Amino acid sequence: MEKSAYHHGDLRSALLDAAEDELQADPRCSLSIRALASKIGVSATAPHAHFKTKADLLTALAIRGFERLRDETIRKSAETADIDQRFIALAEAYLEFSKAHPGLYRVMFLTGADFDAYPDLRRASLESFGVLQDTVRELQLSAPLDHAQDLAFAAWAVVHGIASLLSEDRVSPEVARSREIPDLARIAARLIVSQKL
Amino acid sequence: MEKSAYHHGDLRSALLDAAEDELQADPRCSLSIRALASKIGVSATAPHAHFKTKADLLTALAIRGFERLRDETIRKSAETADIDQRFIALAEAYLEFSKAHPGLYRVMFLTGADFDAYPDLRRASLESFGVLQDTVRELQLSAPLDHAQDLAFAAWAVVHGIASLLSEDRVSPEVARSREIPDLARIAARLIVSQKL
DNA sequence: ACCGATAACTTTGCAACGCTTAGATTGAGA
DNA sequence: TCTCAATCTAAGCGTTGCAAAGTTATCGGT
Repeated sequence: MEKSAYHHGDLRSALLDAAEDELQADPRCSLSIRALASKIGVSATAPHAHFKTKADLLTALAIRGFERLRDETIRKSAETADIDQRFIALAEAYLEFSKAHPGLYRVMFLTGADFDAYPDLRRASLESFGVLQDTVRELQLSAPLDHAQDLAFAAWAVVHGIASLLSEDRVSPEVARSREIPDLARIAARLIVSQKL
Repeated sequence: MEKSAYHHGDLRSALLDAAEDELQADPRCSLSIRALASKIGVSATAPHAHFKTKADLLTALAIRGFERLRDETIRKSAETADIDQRFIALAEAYLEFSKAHPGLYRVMFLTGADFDAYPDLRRASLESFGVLQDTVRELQLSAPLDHAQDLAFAAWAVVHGIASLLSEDRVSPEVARSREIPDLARIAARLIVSQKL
């Protein structure tokens, strides 16, 4: 990878990694291209060869996040065969992701990036939603299809809502106290699964 | 109010108003203190007499938003006596607010402001949540209290989740298509209200 | 009515930022 | 080997948030 002192070799990945490190250290930090470059050891303007604008970098980071979220939800929900349990596992994976990577989660949903301007971002986002959608559809095989779509959207909304409010510490201490992820996932699941009948 | 050419008179309010205008024109815009000052007609650093940092200004703006959200949800839900309808009205008001003021809504939930650093912001936020909480508690009088709290949180999460995903255009066109606010509010309400039994 | 204290505002200036341009360095393919 | 495109550096522009020092108006006490 390290091809010379002049050419970094894989600056693009290094930038995304460094950005993720910084977000992990301070989830609310406003990433600075210059700071990332300095940390890596290249000049301040080197990143622009790989990302034309800062929005491009943030978008690439968000895409990475969505792909990881998709993979982790798939992996977690594949561990069990029972469809109800699989939905709960999905919710757990989503909540765990938002808790483990609050900075990245912020970038994924708060970049302000226009989906129309970044079709790849839209695709990555919809793919991670698709995992949830498929599971809910399976939960809901007997119901009319449009209702299933409503329910999939509602399921996403409730899980995303919980994750957002919690990861930003936006709830009162009494609500957040003693709320472990499995409990929260069960709260979400109870709303959705009870709709099966 | 206009006491002289030198002293603006009510620069603090003028800044918040100008910021809101800018957010209304471009919900994703990154507000600039200097731009606001220039628009109002004062020097670039005049705002610092009223807001020590930009975060202070954004926080004041967010507090304003939470107070308006609280007032509007109260007003809307007071229009009917039926408790189920009142919850639906609440959800509608929340969704309408996020749709009508997407920029302000962004600031309210994405400023990255630390609640610990801004207790007034926490208070304003919890007050607007309190409206929802009270209504759900009423919906839920017969159930054990802790379950009611879970449900109130779930209700907030689902409404907030829907509002966030929609106001940022984060859903596929097929999901978002022909989704009017009353429909969305009913989707949310169906999840919560059915839990009464 | 005067007059200091104080708040509000201007001017000046600094450091950091995103981004552009021009030029240097390198490695890969013809 | 030569060429060229990709990658990086260097220099610089405009904007930003913010601090410091000075100016102006307002207000409360005498």
